[in-house]
Amino acid sequence: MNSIYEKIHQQIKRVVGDAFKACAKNGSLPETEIGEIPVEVPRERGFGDFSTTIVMQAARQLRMPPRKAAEILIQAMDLTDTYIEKAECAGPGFINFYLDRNWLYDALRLIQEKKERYGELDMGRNVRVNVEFVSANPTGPLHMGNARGGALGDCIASILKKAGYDVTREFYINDTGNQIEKFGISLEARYLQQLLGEDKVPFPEDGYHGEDIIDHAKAYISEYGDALLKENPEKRREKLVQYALPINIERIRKMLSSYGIEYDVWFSEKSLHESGEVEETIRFLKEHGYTVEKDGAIWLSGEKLGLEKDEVLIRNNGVPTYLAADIAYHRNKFITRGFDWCIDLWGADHHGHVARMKAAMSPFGVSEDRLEVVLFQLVRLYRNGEIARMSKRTGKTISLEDLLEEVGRDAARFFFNLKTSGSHLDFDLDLAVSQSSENPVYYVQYAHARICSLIRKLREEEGVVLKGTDRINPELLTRDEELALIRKLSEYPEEVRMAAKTLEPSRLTRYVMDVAAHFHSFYNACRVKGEEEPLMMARLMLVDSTRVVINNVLDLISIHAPEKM
RNA sequence: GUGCCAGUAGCUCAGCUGGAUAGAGCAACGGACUUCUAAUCCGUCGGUCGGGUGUUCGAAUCAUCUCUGGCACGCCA
Repeated sequence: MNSIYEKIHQQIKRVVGDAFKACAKNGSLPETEIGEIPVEVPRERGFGDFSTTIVMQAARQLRMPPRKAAEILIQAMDLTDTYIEKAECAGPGFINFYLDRNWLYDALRLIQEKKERYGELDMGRNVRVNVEFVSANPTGPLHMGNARGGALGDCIASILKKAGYDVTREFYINDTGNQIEKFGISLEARYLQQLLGEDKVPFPEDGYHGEDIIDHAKAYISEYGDALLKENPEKRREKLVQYALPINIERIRKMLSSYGIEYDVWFSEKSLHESGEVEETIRFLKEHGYTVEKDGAIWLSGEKLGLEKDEVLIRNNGVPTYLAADIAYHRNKFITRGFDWCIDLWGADHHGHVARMKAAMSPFGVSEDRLEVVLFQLVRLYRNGEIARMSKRTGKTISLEDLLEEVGRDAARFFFNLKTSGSHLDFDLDLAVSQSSENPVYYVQYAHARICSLIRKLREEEGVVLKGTDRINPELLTRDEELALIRKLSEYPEEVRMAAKTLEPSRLTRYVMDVAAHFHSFYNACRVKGEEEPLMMARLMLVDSTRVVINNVLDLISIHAPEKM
């Protein structure tokens, strides 16, 4: 068992299901086809620990008022061998379940038993899932969009892994096509400017204007001199790209690594062209009638795939579009490599691409639900209460590097996972560095440090260490603050399940803030050190369990859990 | 013009496969350190869920209309 919730849900479903059967048998309720029995946690504590709305949902089939059906059902319930102490009908027809406290004490024992594995689930059943994220153009530094996508994608991957999926993290390298072309032209212009004088060579208006391009040109010259002056332009650009591209990719890899992200696969777009997979993919689409030809180009048929319009796959100059390569890429993921499920993280400005991409998979027998696109809204940075666009230090657009330098990896990752991906994110730079209670990162980390300090002090000053679970009486924990904290800790596996289901890591950052809050309340209300041994030990068990949970969540989202602050 | 996303407390946001009296943090105000970390806690204040209509036992949640903001509609990626 991984979750006490799972166990309780099973108990309630069994009890309710059996009661329905018994009532149908003795005729007190009509025989009905009841579906999944919903189990929820009531909003108000006074309504018990768990509840179900099943009779309200089945009211029509039961042909009687929900409250009446609920009463009959409750009479027929057999509560032996469950945590359920009593069931009551309330409100318009809720059935509320009141549990005996043993479920909370068992939850605590479960945490101690599982420790760092507490929260692991098997809902993924080893389904192979590919999570592709960031995939930034390797033509320049990483920006805020990449930063949010990176934090989100990495955490989604971690959550799915925790939930039992077989996860591959992947970076798609756009190492060919128009952007690379432009990269080459920009490098060439800077190269020539360095050697011939800036005013002698015009810089293309739509080129990459960043300093890094000039740095590449300078570095190339100091290493290889001016030999490319005599080379023909095409060859010259190729050489420069060959030089600068691997450097940029390596920089991206290092940057993301220092951000806490390690990929399993770096997949080259160029390789899709070289292996003939792009060509093969288009041929397949053509042969199966998914393309049309017009204006000298080959188009993906919108009509055939239920899309608004046709999309160019091969331009009239014979060069495949990004879409063509992207279709080949996803075909490679699903067909060649056999992933069951693919998750792409895109900035919200790419939303128009979603329907196309999903539809384009159907000719290959890949159903739409196997491709999940998580769109995230863009980020606005705030400093001094105003929108910040420029880096303090360089005066240029703020890069991921600048952000990590200013606020650090922990704050960056935490803040980017604070809001649901679909909502706009205002990133307050001042708040992220402030060491105060308003800063949620510090709030959570402080709770962890406080716990570690408490445990350390007990050990060093009193020689007290946590005993084995079988020698502790968690039943001594009866105060509201203690029970509320245990209840919160017991929710963790359920939070992982929901985060995996909704692909929303923000659930976990909010959850861990909640855990910290409950701990701080407990800490202010109860003492550990100085209490009678049995109670002290029970509380130590609770405190250590809190440490385990906070540590597990922070570890899951790759944020440092300090032992001292 | 068409489509997608968003609109919930002064601010930033949860809640959205319909459920009980709509939540949290911050801000504001009032309290709590001779004690295991006050980077903390406790309390008070705060709402026409953008607006209208509909669906039904019940709507922040679903449908529809409308207003506002962001984005997308390239032989760009």
